Amino acid sequence: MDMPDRATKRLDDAARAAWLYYIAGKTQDEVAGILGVSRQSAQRMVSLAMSSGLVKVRIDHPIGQCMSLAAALSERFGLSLCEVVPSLPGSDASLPVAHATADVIERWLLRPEAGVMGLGTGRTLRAAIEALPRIDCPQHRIVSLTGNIAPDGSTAFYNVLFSISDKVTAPTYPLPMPVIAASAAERDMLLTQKTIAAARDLAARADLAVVGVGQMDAAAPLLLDGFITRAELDELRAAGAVGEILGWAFDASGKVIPGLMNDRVSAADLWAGGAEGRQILGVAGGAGKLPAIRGALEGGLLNGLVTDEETATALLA
Amino acid sequence: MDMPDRATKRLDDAARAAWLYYIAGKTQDEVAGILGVSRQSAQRMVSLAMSSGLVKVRIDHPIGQCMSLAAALSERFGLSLCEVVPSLPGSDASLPVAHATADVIERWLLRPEAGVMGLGTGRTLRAAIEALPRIDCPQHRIVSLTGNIAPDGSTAFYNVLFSISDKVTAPTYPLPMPVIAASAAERDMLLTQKTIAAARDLAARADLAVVGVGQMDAAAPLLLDGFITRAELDELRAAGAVGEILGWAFDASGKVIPGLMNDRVSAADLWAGGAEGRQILGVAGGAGKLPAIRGALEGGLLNGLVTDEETATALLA
DNA sequence: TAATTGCTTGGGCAAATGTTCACATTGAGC
DNA sequence: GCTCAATGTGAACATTTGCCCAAGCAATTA
Repeated sequence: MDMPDRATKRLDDAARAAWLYYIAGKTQDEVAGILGVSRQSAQRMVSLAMSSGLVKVRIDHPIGQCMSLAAALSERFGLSLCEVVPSLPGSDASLPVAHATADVIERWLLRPEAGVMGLGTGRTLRAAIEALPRIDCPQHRIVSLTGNIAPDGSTAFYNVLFSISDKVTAPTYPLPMPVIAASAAERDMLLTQKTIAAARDLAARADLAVVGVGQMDAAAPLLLDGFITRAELDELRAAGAVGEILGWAFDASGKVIPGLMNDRVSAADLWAGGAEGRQILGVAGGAGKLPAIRGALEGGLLNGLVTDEETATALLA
Repeated sequence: MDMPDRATKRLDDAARAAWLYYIAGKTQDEVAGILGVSRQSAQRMVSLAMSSGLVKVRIDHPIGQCMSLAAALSERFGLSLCEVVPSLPGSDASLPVAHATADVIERWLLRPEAGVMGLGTGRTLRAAIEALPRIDCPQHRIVSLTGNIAPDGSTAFYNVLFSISDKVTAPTYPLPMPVIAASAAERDMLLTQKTIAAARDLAARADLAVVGVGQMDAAAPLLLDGFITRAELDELRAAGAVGEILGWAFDASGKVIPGLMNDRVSAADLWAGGAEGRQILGVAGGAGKLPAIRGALEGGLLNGLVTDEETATALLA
């Protein structure tokens, strides 16, 4: 006659109680009745089963996996906000990422407390704004974090602020200058202009900054859109640049690279006064942006991220 | 810009809420805060996720599987009590089954309301009693449901009642006659004896009957213990017998076979007056007893079962 | 053998959860 | 353009659950 040790017996009972409670959907009172113990004991058993890790809960839905990844990313990189969207295999990640970003922005805009939201530029961000519904939120102010004029004078992919001003009632404050000025001198001159200086001041006080993350390879947005030349790009890469946020180029450890293009950046330095209380939300997905995103996260340039499942997995690998 | 349909969107939100609630362990209030909705809405989302089957809970413990099987058996065969114990691969199932039976008996004996428990015979039952702790339960009466004397006059595996009388303070009422009488006439004569008649009357009023299930093959307990001859066994099998309970032989559909050995059975007919309110608990495990157990369940001879995982799985196959 | 220590038990209470109901909002159809 | 139905929302209430505390019980030690 084997004598099962007490601990095992306790776990058995706990598993039994947990089964009745979680699987059979009994109430703890019923479990207690069935097992012939008091309700409190039943509660203790269920609790024990739970804390012993006997009870496994999983969400059988793509979003479940995503939220696990989001939690892991938050933990790993100290993010206070992280959204991971399911990546539809074989399809561009930027669309779902844009949708998720729109959701985040929408939730923020619906908050009753007045705040300042800063927006960067880029295709994904543009798509996110496109997906935004009309919202009445005059309590907020929306400011462009960076110049929103392309070198050729168009606003092609950079008129994020004009797009959002059609959707929401919040006042918007554009920064009518290029993302990257032709020269450091030109930038400094532009910054003395009143409207630009005011917008930059407002940008520096943004509570939520939504920014894209640009890569530094052949598909670099800054190159494609003509802000920098191929030679300048190569120079930056030689200096270790792996990505850029608002035009600020940074290396693999997330350090902003001194000199070069960074002397011509129009954007305010979001990290200057300490980013405490400010949500800097990166929005990016796709294998090409992986080194850039990783660098930004490693360097703490972002404390929030919206990305896709695939990229999230890769970031954690 | 793909337009995800509303139903999908709702499920996504529900999954998200469920994730926060079940995996992240947030309270529904917190979930509501995070998702920017009211607590009630969060509750509805979690509820939706649950009822949509998005949330899967499993108990990571052998007992979990067992209880699933027990529930299935209860459903399939209309059992009001069913216990399935983990079968340790390669080891005899009767020991864990005996332990589980002891637990059931113990729980019953600890009930404050007075009752009558009837006991059958057999090795498993004997082992169960052996595993029973000492219990003070004078409010109950314990009666032998069947004769507890072997043909050779010994009580070898059949003195279940004597064993339990050493363990508990409840009065016990043996049935001092063979399980199977030598002849129908002998049985009828014995039944006229006062003590035997009294015990049979009590047995007929048992609230809980704990009985073994015997197989009808070469390993039949009745054969091994000399109650019937090989020829009689073959005769019974020819008549369709697949098993026996308390000596009553029954066929694959659970019908008690008329005539033959059944004319000499000492046990009271538990099913005579309708088994309403009476718990008839079968105790058996092992591949050899499978046809017998299945027959008993199919015919409704049992409304309770203690068995092992392997047997339970086979019964449901 | 008696006292002590540690664990378990059940009662009571506060928080969390589930349910119901009345109302608002949205969208379809006339 | 209006009405009506269907669905979603929040408030109030009922139930269930989690937790703390005092008492009981068993094992251990002096």
